[in-house]
Amino acid sequence: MKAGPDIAMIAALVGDPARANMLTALLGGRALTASELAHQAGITPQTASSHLSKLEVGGLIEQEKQGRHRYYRLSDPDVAGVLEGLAGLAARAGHMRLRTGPKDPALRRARICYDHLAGDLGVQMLDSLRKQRLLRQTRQTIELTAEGERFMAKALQIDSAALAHPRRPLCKACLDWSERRHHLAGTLGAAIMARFTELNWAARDAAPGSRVVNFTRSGEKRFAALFGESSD
Amino acid sequence: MKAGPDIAMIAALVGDPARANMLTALLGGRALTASELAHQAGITPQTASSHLSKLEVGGLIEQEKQGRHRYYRLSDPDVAGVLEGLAGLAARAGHMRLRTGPKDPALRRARICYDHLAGDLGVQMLDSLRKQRLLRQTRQTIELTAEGERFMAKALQIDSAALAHPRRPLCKACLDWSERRHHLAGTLGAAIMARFTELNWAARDAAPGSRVVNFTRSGEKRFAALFGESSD
DNA sequence: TCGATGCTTCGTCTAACATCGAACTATGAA
DNA sequence: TTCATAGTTCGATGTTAGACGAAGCATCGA
Repeated sequence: MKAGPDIAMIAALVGDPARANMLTALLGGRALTASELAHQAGITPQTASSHLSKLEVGGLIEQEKQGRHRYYRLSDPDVAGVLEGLAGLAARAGHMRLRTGPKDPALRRARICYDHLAGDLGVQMLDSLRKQRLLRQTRQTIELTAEGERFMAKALQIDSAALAHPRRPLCKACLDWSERRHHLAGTLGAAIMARFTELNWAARDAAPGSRVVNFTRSGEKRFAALFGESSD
Repeated sequence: MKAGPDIAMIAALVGDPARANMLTALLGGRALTASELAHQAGITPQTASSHLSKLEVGGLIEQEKQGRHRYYRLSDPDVAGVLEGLAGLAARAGHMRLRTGPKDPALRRARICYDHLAGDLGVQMLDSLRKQRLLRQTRQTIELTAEGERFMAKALQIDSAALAHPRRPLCKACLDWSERRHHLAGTLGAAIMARFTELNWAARDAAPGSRVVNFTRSGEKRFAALFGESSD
């Protein structure tokens, strides 16, 4: 009677709080060790080991052995997309995690969403790019304008033509759970975030599993000069 | 420490097989009664009632009272999108439901994906539209060409300009779990499917919860004339 | 070779939750 | 009113799977 993919199996994998915590940590885009993930999820290593093997046979994560460490990462950007989608549904329904800590405001201001910038600043950047007509957005489908290509090359030394990828779009709208609006994903979004890091405008929070992005003082100024309210 | 949306809660809702069955049935886009959903999931009405209330407080489905019936539907196209995403992940990992029935081949050939055409024919249509240069697809972002607009108006009497929607894109690539390739979603995909039905080219299978789409003999011919292999 | 560290496997315990029978409410038909 | 149908609530039951302690491999450094 019932045919088709077993979505319950995959959803059940994500449905356990401990596993969801680990997956959320991996949404940071970094590969993390089993111990780090156990710590993130607040469980013992042996419990984490069990969870990780389940996630792996489920195809959600991949493993890479390196010495006596085992590094885990999300197996695919598609996985990240589904996780963000779930986060969007949860945020809309108002089901937020209860214990929001001191990092929460920082997380809302700027954070990594897999490999690109999210949070208040991420949304602000996409808004600004649109208002400056550097991007053309026709509801979820986004294109870089000719002017936008020049801007990327000049202001950020990003060769957008070189960012073509067989599986990922150049620009993509990604729903932001904290702002409930879109920010910029895709290879361009990732390249911009990488450039911010290279230029020392911003850095990932040191704590493993943290998705907070801290802007330096000068980085914040330069960001504002390019994407600030004034240029809206 | 951990902030953000509670994705585990939402995923756990989908993670129960009975609830996943109901949600999959609702992916058909029709509103179904509690009894029908119970039957679909193979559980008793009282169990279904419990599940349905959980899905409702979780924001995944909505309820509409009509006499002594209660009709349930997915609360949002976004929910459908996440469910399809989960199906994609499950299909890729090879986790298919075991008991595949006689309907399975029909389901793979043509089925409803929320409100648009999926399966072999759905993928074939998107391929053909692309090869005829009626759509321009730059990886996941799809646009209708000027020629495509004329085609829609002439061949299917669809005014694509009238399909603009504040929340949904006109064209969207949706991953097809049976073909593991994309088919056409978005308001245009929905409008085309609706037109197929109006023209009696195809009809939804009568059984409640079924997602099978049956093409009529003449409908199949006309579909092939527009999107068939020959026109590739 | 030895110990320390990272991770896994095994066994057991426990708590959560899906399930159903029975009883109750609400709507519609006669 | 009375009966039938649709659906819910309650309580009892049973299974599942998540948790950790203890022990076992594997890898690194000395």
